[in-house]
Amino acid sequence: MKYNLIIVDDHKMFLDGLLSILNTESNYHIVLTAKDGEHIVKYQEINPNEKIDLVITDISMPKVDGITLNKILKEKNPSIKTLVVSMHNDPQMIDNLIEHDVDGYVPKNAEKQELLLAIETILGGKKYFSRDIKDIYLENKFSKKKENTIKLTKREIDVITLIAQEFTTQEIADQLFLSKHTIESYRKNLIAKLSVRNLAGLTKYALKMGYIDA
Amino acid sequence: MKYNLIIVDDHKMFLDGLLSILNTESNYHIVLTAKDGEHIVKYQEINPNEKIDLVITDISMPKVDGITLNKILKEKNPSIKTLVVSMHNDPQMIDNLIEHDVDGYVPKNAEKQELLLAIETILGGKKYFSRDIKDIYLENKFSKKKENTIKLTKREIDVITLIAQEFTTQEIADQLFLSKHTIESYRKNLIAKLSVRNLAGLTKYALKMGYIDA
DNA sequence: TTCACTTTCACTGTTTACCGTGATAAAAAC
DNA sequence: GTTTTTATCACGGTAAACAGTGAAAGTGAA
Repeated sequence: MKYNLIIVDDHKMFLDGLLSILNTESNYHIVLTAKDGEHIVKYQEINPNEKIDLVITDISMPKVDGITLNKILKEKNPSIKTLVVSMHNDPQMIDNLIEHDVDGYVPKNAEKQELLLAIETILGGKKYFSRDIKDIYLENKFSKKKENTIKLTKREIDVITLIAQEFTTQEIADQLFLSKHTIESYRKNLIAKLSVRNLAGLTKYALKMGYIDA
Repeated sequence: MKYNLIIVDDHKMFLDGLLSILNTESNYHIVLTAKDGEHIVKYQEINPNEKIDLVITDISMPKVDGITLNKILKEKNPSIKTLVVSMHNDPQMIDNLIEHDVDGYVPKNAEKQELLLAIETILGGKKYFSRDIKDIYLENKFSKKKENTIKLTKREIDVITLIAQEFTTQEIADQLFLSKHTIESYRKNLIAKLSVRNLAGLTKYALKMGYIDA
């Protein structure tokens, strides 16, 4: 009995590479490949009963990113496993992966053997995270306790993002259909929470966190 | 007669992918693959007379990056062609590639067909740059003329730097031993000159220009 | 089902930023 | 040697940001 796999990656060449690696393995059947997560979500909607064992996916993709894809797929079919393959290895992303209950992670510079091992491990019901990733994760957990207890809520992120885009309080209120007073509250809280003094500080924070582009 | 190719990429999986794509093409012979540029440079030193037609390389790699590799290889043997394959597409990098006389560029999300076309074109003696890249390059050249004529004076830079550091007008005036009115003038001129709306815009500009650290 | 957090809103001040308009002396460019 | 740019300062008005305080409804987890 073959396992059914789906591969998602917006880098076509990489996709071709994965395909040719997996095609040499006789017990894997590639059901579908796509260049973004949206295709996969639609495919699942159309074929709800098709057995899918594993989705191999990149993280940064247009439309539906890897983590969102993982979430959507598992909501509808919790037996689907997901293996993330990416070249990024920043601690926050890894944190994010683990929080979202991804089944495994292999960096893009891994050997072919490691990829196959990861797939086998995950299909066997276990999780697979490459050694490097575990190290980064742990190191981060220890150093994070001190600095980064600051967590912004969704709304706060909405507001700080718009502030950093040079909108005034009134304009932000209009865009979010909220009272001007509400936005002023948020700005005030953000300034206190982030220990900054004014718009300049908020803007720098938004940039640092990647809420806006340079 | 086969063409001799070398492939360099620190992402092993991607390397495997390229290999499997090129192995189906009978007229290309993969002489060597490596995960960084250093290997290739050493190989050339040891085998100076081996005919190499094309080096396919990533840009960001450990030890010797793609652009440096291109330079070193062509110094010793100008007939070697180089094709860069990367997922980055920021204007500065493209500028860099063209200045360093790379023979072609294909993004990593390109189709297999485009890769093969690029290889054929380059081996035929021409250069190949993917359409997207040309667009980005041109757009950058045009937009730069307008933006980059903006030159801030020393004093203006002093002021915008302090603004981005979250100081108020009065504080900046004190630090620079100037009148509060003077600083207000500068802020006003900066906002007009840089076509921004407020402190947030000034802060982003200061960051972009490297006047302050993130 | 509490309890904490989030989201939303309101009022009242004070301070600062933003805008227009303009002036003067010195330095730099033409 | 005149013109342009730079650096400096001034005033008055409006709009916005900043600060303190408080409060109510909804979410969600312990």
